[in-house]
Parts: sequence; structure tokens; C-alpha cells
Amino acid sequence: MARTRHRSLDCSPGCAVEATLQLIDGKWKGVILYHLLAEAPEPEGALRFNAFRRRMPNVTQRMLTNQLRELESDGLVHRTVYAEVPPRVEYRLTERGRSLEPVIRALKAWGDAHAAMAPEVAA
Amino acid sequence: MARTRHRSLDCSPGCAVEATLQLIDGKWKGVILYHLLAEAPEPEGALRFNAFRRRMPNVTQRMLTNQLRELESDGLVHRTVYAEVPPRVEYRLTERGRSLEPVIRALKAWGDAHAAMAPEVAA
DNA sequence: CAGTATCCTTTTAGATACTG
DNA sequence: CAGTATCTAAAAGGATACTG
Repeated sequence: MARTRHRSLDCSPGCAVEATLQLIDGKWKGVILYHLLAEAPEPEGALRFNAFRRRMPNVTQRMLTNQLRELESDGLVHRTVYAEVPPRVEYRLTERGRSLEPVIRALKAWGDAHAAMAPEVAA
Repeated sequence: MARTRHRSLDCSPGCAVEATLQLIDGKWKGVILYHLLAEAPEPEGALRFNAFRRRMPNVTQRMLTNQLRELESDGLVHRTVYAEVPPRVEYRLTERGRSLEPVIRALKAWGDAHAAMAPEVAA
């Protein structure tokens, strides 16, 4: 259980910026949150493990599990296990997770507006 | 010059979210941008290398240089070198960099509002 | 003042195979 | 279906010493 995570923040007022970033950084966390916010059916809807995999074709099982667990331990996502066969596990945003919506929206908006990656491509 | 950077994005619409994140992730980039946005004297103001170091007591010279160079090569920050002795180098936001303001603001606002780090601490 | 250069440790992520 | 377990590679970050 080498769950270190969250390198100590040692900034001063910009601290809050880094603190928020630490929660959503990780190769797949942004997309996971985005899908939960934007695509989970009906408000407060959930997505299942394989639903994520379909939306993120290149994530490995290991990484998806990792990222979901970290989001869970940061209190952003809730994991519900149904004792059925075959097993069913649902992920949904917590209140805290849903409160990140403006942040995710801002990230998405900027990415869309700036065609990302390449400065030269900017209209 | 192993300037790899920017792991290939393979999400689908959440892609824009990841793309934006890639530009501001890196242990010190958020704070650097924050300081340039919030504290650089007068609009379009600049900060010098050691001005950053004063604001971020725990950054090493190596990391500060790295992060600034990456921000530069992503077109977010401009670096001006004055041919003087002792040398003077100023960093300021580009247009593109300044356009990240809503994003940084959102990150800051969330961090401030949620006391960061600990879910339990949330009022 | 504003960096470089080296070396080294930690963290992150990917591949692959297996399971209740 | 929803994961574990193991092993490995690569990237990020830190410590320390030196310089135009």
C-alpha cells in the first residue's frame, strides 16, 4: 500500500491552484470526470467499469482501476458494488465531485477554443 | 534533448480536457501561471527568475528552469533576455497564456472553496 | 543573476497474464 | 464483469555542484 499521493504543497497563495490540480491530474482523471459529468445518463447517473473502457479505448484495466480508486479516495467519485453474478459496479460523482464541474468546463472550453497542443494551430 | 512531452491523447470528447491539463500539469506550472496572472506588477507585467524563487521557496533552480521552458515552448509564457551584466531575464504571459486566466481562476476558486486535500475537512 | 550539468530516486504508466 | 498481480520502462522530480 504505497499510497503516497499528493506531493506536499509548498506554494503560497497559488497553493489552491496546485491543490485542485493534484486531484484531477493523472492521465485519465480528467476524462473520467468529464464522462461522468457529461455523459452519465440522467442527473446523478452512473457509469460502469466497462462503460468507461468503451469511452476510453486506450486505458488499461490497471490504470482505469487506479485512477478510479484515487478519485474515490479523494472523495470525488463514489463506488457502488452490487452483490450479483455477474458482478456490477457503478461509479458516480459525489457532491464534491460534482462541484468540480466549473473547473472541468473551463478546461474543456479552453481546450476546444485553442485547438490544444499546437500554438501554431491557434486560429 | 529528450523533449518528449505530451503523451498522446486518446480520449474522445473529453480530449479537450486532457489537452488543457497537459499544459498546466507539472509540479510548478500552476503556481507559475498563477503568479504571473495575479502578482505580476501592472497589466502585462513580468517576473524575473529570482522573483519566482522568492514566491516558491521550495522549487529548485533546475525545476524552475524546466517548467518555465516548457511553458515557453507551449506558447504560454514569453522569455525576454536583456544583454546586461548582471543578466536580467523577464518572463511574461503571452496572449495564449493570458487566455488561461478563467481556467486558473476556476482551479483557484475550487481550491479555496474546498480547503483542498482533505474531503473530511470540507465544511 | 540566471542559469547548466550530473547523478540519482520516486512516480507513473504500460504490457501481459490470471481470477472470484 | 470487474477486477489483481507482476514485471518493466519511461518520465518526473530532487540534490548538489558549478558557471558565463
